[in-house]
Amino acid sequence: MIFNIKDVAKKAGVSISTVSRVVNDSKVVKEETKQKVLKAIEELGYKPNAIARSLKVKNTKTIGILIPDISNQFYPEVVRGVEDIANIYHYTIFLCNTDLNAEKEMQYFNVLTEKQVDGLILMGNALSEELFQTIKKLKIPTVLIGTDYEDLPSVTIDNVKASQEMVNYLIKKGHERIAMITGKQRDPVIGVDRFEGYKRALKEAKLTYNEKLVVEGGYRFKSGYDGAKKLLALDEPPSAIFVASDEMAIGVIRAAHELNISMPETLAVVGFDNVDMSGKVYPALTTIAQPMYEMGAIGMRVLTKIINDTPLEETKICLDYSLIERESS
Amino acid sequence: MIFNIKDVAKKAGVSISTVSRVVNDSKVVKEETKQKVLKAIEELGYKPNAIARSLKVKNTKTIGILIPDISNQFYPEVVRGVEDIANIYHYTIFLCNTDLNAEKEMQYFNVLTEKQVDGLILMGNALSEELFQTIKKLKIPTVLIGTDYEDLPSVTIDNVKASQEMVNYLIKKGHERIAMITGKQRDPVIGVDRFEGYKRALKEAKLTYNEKLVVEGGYRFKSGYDGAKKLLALDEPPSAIFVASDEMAIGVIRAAHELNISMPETLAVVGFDNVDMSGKVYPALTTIAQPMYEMGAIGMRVLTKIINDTPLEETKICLDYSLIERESS
DNA sequence: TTGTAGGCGTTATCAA
DNA sequence: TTGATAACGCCTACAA
Repeated sequence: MIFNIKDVAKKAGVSISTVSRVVNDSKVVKEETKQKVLKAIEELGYKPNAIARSLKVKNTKTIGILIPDISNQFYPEVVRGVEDIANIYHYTIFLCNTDLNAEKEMQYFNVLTEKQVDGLILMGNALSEELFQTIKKLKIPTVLIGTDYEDLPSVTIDNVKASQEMVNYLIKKGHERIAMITGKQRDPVIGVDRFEGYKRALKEAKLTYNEKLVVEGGYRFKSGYDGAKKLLALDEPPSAIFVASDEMAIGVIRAAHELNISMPETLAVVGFDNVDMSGKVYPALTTIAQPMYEMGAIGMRVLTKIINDTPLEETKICLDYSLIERESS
Repeated sequence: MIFNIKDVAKKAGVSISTVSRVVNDSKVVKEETKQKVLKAIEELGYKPNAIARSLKVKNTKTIGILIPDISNQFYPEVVRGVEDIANIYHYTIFLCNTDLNAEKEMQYFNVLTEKQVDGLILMGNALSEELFQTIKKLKIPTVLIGTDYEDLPSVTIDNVKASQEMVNYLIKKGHERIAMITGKQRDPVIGVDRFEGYKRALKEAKLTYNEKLVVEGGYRFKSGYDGAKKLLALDEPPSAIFVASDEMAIGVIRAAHELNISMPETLAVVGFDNVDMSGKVYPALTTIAQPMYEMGAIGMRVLTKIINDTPLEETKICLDYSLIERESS
């Protein structure tokens, strides 16, 4: 049996409003009646219906998070960050996997929006113009994590600069034949920004850019593995590979192991992200640490501010990254 | 501006009931009026309010999933499984991290329940008696994944049998000093069942159980790493280690690498779970494959059945596992 | 300090 | 085929 506020009111011999008051603990209700009501609530095992409440108060205390794929290494950590903060502010989160598919993304957006989420967190890079326009029109509080688009609030790191720094590090170590395995070209972050950093570093160091040393990967292990096999089969193989994501970099390490190439002696490999596994593989991976958990946590914090109309000092947040030197370089 | 059904009705010059009918595409409405309404909906950009709808129809098309920690390797894959199926059946999922903390679990349960989720998926092993009782009392559709408890529907694998098989495999390979790194003793699955399988295998093979060869881990990398260091420092170190989870096993591999112990020649290490990383590390890990995605998918499918009062052929589903032999053994 | 009543946006029953 | 209207469970003026 499931009871509602009316049942409680009857049982306690008071009006509905009084029950509502004690549930939302308003200060006005007399201690004595409060106790009566509490007792009735206890006895009936009454739980307020948040749906009914939401209909009235026009917020649901829920937010939606759209990510490409939770089973991809990078996301769980940031989702954890947003969930922890969400929890603190009493939000609960809807999780949706979009697979970087604009259609699926739009469809999820519609569902979430009909379910009246108070806000949205978007990750990945399939942010279509259609979705963007709809967000603007509906004015639904939104923050982007890990990407950036137009004037939407976002929390990111400077991918170009970080990549440049990483390649610089390699150069300082004496490497001259530095290869890169990039993300997909249409990917603004992994495919474009990180590649851009690579080119800039070479340029600054006056090393000539050699397109044979660049292979387009994706973001998964397999493409790193394949890319490495290709690179390592070159007549003049690279002495270092900068890989646009850790997951791919772990594929590179795997390939090098198979070819019996010692790391870092004859091949240095460095990644990007600082995914949990990167410190656990052998050799542990040198990488750029994206503060994933913090990105999630800060993103969520920003979102609560937007939801509550708290003015933001800055709408585009760029977090610090750091180069973590481990064994692979 | 956000419009409701009334606005649409006015704009289309019909009653709200008619609008409701076309939204839920009832067959009775005349094609002509339907078009009028559709046009109004289009022009206003009307989106039905699912909250209001839920209040009336008494279901929310949302389910909650309680897991220990999404940033732990094991869960994302199964969450993905449930989400995919949930999506097919038009459910959206609330994700909650309980950290194996009964209090947090209970608190999330209450929130989800107040938000009127149609069902619940529970993972991890902190299912407290209190939670169990509440689930029973409220009769909220629930399925357990990866664990089992009383008469609640569940989808699992036979952990005892799988572990036994794994240790047997080691024995057949000629190992006699087989160590184990278990989960926490209070963990019914990783700590108890998998340990039980280990003991049974030894017994059947008439190998004497040596408590020095057993160390209690947790479920994380670090405890595997530490456990291995301890085991490998023994006067007579084991020739094989059965590790109760892949994440810990990867820690063992790491430790062995550091000690310059070659795998599988002087040390075989085998894990349990077949987490994504297990095939990517070097040497690739021999392990028991839990069908994680399927466990999620099937669990969700069962849940939809329970929600719709479809009778279930079986309430305790035990899935097949398989031993994947790779390089580490 | 408490109660009455209207309304949140839908759906569904019943007439028309 | 359509339209009034009463719920759904709660919150919140406003009145008492």
